[in-house]
Amino acid sequence: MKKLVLIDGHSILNRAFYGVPELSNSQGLHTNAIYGFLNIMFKILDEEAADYIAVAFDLSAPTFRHKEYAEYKGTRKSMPDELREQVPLIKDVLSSMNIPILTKEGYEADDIIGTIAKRYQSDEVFVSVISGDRDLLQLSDKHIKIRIPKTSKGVTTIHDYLPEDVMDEYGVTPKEFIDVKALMGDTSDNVPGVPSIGEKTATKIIQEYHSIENAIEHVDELKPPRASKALSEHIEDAKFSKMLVTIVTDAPIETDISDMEVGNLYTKESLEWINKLEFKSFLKRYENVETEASIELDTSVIDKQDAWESLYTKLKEAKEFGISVCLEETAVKSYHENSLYAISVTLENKSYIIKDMENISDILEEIIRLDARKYILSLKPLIKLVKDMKAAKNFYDISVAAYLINPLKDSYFVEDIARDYMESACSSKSEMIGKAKLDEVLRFNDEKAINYFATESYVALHSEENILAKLKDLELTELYENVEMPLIYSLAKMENTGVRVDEERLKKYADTLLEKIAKLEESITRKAGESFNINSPKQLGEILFEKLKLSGGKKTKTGYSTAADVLEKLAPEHEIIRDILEYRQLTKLNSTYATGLAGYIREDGRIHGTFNQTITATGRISSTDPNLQNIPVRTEMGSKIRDIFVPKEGYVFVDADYSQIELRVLASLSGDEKLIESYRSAADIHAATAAQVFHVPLDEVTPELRRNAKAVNFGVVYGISAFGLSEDLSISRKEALDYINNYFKIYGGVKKFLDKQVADAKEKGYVKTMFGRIRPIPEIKSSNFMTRSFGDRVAMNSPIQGSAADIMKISMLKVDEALEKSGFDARIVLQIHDELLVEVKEDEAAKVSELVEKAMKEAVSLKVPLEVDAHIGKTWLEAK
DNA sequence: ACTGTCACG
DNA sequence: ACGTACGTGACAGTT
Repeated sequence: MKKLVLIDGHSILNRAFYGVPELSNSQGLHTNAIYGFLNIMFKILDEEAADYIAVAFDLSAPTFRHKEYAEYKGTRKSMPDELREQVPLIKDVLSSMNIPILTKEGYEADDIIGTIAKRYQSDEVFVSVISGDRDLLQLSDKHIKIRIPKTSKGVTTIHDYLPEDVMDEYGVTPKEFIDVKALMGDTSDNVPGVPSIGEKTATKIIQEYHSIENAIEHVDELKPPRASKALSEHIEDAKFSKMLVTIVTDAPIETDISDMEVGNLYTKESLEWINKLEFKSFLKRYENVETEASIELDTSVIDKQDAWESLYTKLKEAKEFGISVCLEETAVKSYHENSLYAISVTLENKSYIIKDMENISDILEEIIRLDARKYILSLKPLIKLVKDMKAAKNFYDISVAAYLINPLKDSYFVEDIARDYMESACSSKSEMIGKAKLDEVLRFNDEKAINYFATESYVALHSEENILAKLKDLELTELYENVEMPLIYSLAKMENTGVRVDEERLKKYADTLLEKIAKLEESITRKAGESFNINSPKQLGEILFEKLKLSGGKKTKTGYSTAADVLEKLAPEHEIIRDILEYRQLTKLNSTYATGLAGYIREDGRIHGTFNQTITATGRISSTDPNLQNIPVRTEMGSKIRDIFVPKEGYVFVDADYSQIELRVLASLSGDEKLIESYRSAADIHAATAAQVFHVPLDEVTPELRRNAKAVNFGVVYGISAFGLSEDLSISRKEALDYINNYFKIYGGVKKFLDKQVADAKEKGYVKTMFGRIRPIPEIKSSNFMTRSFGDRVAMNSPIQGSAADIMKISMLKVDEALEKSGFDARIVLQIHDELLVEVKEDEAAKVSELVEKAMKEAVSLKVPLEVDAHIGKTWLEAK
């Protein structure tokens, strides 16, 4: 038996649009509906093994069924722009897959589907109709299955309806289903129906009389009397509704089923679309497709000294080349052991893979000293291998450049750079070598591995021109050359240095935690009356809100919320709550910090995390493996973990942090005289704000008023909203709004500045920091209120957070430089957004503390002074 | 792979 | 009417 799949195009696209979260490609094109559509289609095709397929679309012209009431169609809600722009695209994508698109002047997609389905269904052909619209259930038949996809929690499940399923769910046959719908009406579809007859009554009537016509004949006998009266008064409405609901099954559509035969979906053209739309998850379906635009590589392996020497001669004369390194990923040795395995170099159009050379480290040292401009996708891993980083000159990091151009992307891998800056497709690492480790497959000269590794240096070299030109266009060159590029060296040094942890103390800390956790667990089990997994929000919710009947209010998508702020409010209701909150805190400390950090300690007794330069939207650095930027400090028990971070013997820490850098940045950026004046004179900025906003003398500011003012200051930095502030302070929205208005009345310059950011973002699509860093804000043009409001707040926050990030980066460079020049035995070990932790020889601590403080204060010059607090200590906790 | 929670600035 | 404060990353549980 053959299978025919018919898809209701607009309906599925609509479902996909609302079911898939916002998604867009790097050009800012919205793609979520197309993504969802293809997901559903692929899923259906995979499981059905369809022989025939077609997709039906409405045309915009009035349809036959509705033509006399054309204006009534016009009252339908118009499509959001984000969806509208995707409609022509999905048609192009389908065409590229050789899937026929069916439309017919004067008919809706429903009618086309109805006609085709009834025309071809037979003992030989089984039809599946894919739609989100339940009206199509009327088409269900012995050989026609209606399939309705439902996406919730990101998972798509499909509900199938054969006639018996319609009967089960609605108690009527598919044919009778028309009459039920017609009687009850459908406001969203502008079907009037009969007033006061709903689903229940309609079903009862049709179950008894089987059709509207028959019910009208027996209208006097109808029960309840209310329905009888309603129908008799609205006979025309009922008939009209039925006409609207009834799908045409004999439309004059010329088709030939052979045109719908499923051919090769995975054509070159459709691959181009998938690449253009940036649907990476679909790419594996195209594995066997030859990509025409793919890069042609001319590679050779260098594994002999004389071959290297002849290449070296060429490199010495070269003006520029691309380079990449491959590390040994497998053996985790002591941290400083060299783990370089291979080097890829592209000179003009020829790529060389240098590998299996005893002296590969020396080769690298020679290469980095060459005069040529050297382009690399990611410099940090290379530079970390080099003995004298300062000797490495003339490097251009391509991914950092791409990040400055668009910091919103989630990766800057070779395929991303090739797509965005070379207009050619190239395969990703996983497409080329799967899950294998590059060094391992390179070892036996695997062709794909060689090719992949060569593309890394090839793309670095050949994307350079476009990418640097784009940087220049956006006025980012200075930031790139003077801040981001040099910063790579500072970050590399910091990673190589690592931070020491006292393993013994860590162990003791973990034991203390485990003891307390065990006691709490016992207490919670006793108070709950049963043992359960406290870490499971689901089980915990059931215990608290069902078994113990606590007043569970706030719900999440999946169940009760058991977040700390919710539990906090429940604390007076049951003594178990305190225990749970403490249990949560301690298990977090144990799993993420005590146990978690222990696993990162290397043979040198230090943790060498990674500091990422191309992750955040605002320009901040991020920290991973482990995250050293979220080590606890706010609670007493938590802050104890900082006592295990220690300097090496004979050294101490200097911890230096900016005081309220973001508010100072705001004062400077906005030029608000009052705020600037506050910073020049006042010691306590929150108190000063309180005095101004609440009209009280500075010495009469109560802690309460100060707390409120502090919240307002935070709110301003985050992109203020009355709602957010009211939540934070547990006050009414009206009061919050009063605070905000008061604030803006006093600090008019701030208001003006924030408004300007939003206006700029709306006009240009991005905002900029003090040093020209760009943050694109695609959300600001959204037609969705919530998304757009988010865009507004981001427009206000990004220049502030981003400028502070710029300042810290410049500051790191200056501190680094000053330390180096001074010859002190000291180095930066951590950066935590507005804080630097420096390890220094004990007898130089005081001088270094002063030097760091000075370098940070003078890093940049703002309209207000920058203040830095620096402390010396034997542990991180002590130094803070 | 996603969700909820919670650690930081 | 809409329903949130901005920026991150890790872990445990669930799908």
